[in-house]
Amino acid sequence: MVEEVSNAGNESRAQESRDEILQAATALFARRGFHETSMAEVAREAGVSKALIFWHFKTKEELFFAVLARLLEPYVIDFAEERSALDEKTQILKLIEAYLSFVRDHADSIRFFVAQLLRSEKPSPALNNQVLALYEGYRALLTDLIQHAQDDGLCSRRLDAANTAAFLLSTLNGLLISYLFLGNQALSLEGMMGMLGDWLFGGMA
Amino acid sequence: MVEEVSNAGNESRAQESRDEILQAATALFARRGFHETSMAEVAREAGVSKALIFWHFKTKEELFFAVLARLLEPYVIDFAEERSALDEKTQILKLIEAYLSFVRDHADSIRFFVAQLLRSEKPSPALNNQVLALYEGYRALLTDLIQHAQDDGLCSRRLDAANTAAFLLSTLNGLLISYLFLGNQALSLEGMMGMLGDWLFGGMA
DNA sequence: TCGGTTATTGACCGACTGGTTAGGAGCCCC
DNA sequence: GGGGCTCCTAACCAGTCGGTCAATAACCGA
Repeated sequence: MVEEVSNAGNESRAQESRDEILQAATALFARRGFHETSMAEVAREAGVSKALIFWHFKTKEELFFAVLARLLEPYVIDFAEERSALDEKTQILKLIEAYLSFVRDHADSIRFFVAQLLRSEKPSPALNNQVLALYEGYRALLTDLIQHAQDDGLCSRRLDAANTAAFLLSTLNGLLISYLFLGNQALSLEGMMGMLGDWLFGGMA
Repeated sequence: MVEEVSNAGNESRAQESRDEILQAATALFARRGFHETSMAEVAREAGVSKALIFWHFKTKEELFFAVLARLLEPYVIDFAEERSALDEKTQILKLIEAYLSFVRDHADSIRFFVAQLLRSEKPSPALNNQVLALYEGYRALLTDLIQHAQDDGLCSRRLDAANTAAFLLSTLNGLLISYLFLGNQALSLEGMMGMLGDWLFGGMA
């Protein structure tokens, strides 16, 4: 009902132009922001007419949310699949590492996305709920992992698993925005990651 | 520290109107965002003519940065004065607490401020440097406090003071934006603060 | 009282923007 | 070959907004 990516090899012409518009809009929004980017610019960048954009997306806002939704995609993981044969400690560390390298690789898009999410107005409830659901997924996964790690004696029992998971996520978000502000020379993601691991598993293993 | 509604002494008429404009703009920007707020609205809200705003501020952007700078003010503390007779552990905890209650009290303004700071374009170098300087100030203060706490055996030596300070600040930022997203019912600032303290001073005292 | 600087305004304008519309290719099925 | 979709466009429109300007009120020193 939403995305027919499956139309491999023979994407309908419309789908193609839609993608190009989305791509152009993503780049321009990220570079210049929502309001500073006019539909005419998006059209030019995408190599189509302005009216075509309005054929694909009823309003500028609709385009905006389509862009945001697209930006969100890479975050989505199959939580079930994530359960591997590795021990929990390693899984957690890998998760953290994956998050941080994702941050490093997509800093600009993320910066834009977070900024938009933080806006007082705008962020549609739908998108917000999507983000919340994602957050909850990660939190549940982490809670579970931490609990198992504790059961296996890999991690101190002193910490409450659920709270620890929330705290860990919050900390990762902190690293994210600190990184967005300061860049890597002022704030070493690796170093911070080390501290995180130390905190979680310190004195163990 | 800033508000002084009570026209203390003899603020020039211009200063008065300037303040009212700034106040109106701050509220509107925070509520509706920069682009959604027109100068006419600001003028109406402030009870002055639009032209007067342009007499005070050459452009809308100038008004914008004035608002941002004002928003930053409460963050600024006298770092020297902060050194009290309290032991370092207490000082650190108080600092954390102060930060978090500040977050709670000014969530809307902070949300707006952070969102603006995160924008790809715009954030003037001047403002950015101000923020960076502030960050450095806090970091230096914390580093120092942690070091002393370690010397006094209040805090584990396992942690490097400078890194710990950076990490602590980053974590606080994480709590900040997590709070902005989730609100207090999903994320207890107090609980998180407890975990922070536990991490810093766990096993001690 | 006067003259000049400071503070303030209503009226105006040009530029631009989101969105519309009427129409025209290309294509498929009958 | 013609009706009827999908896809796409140039031209246009209505409204808004940042910014200007000429005029003027309020204040202040002389």
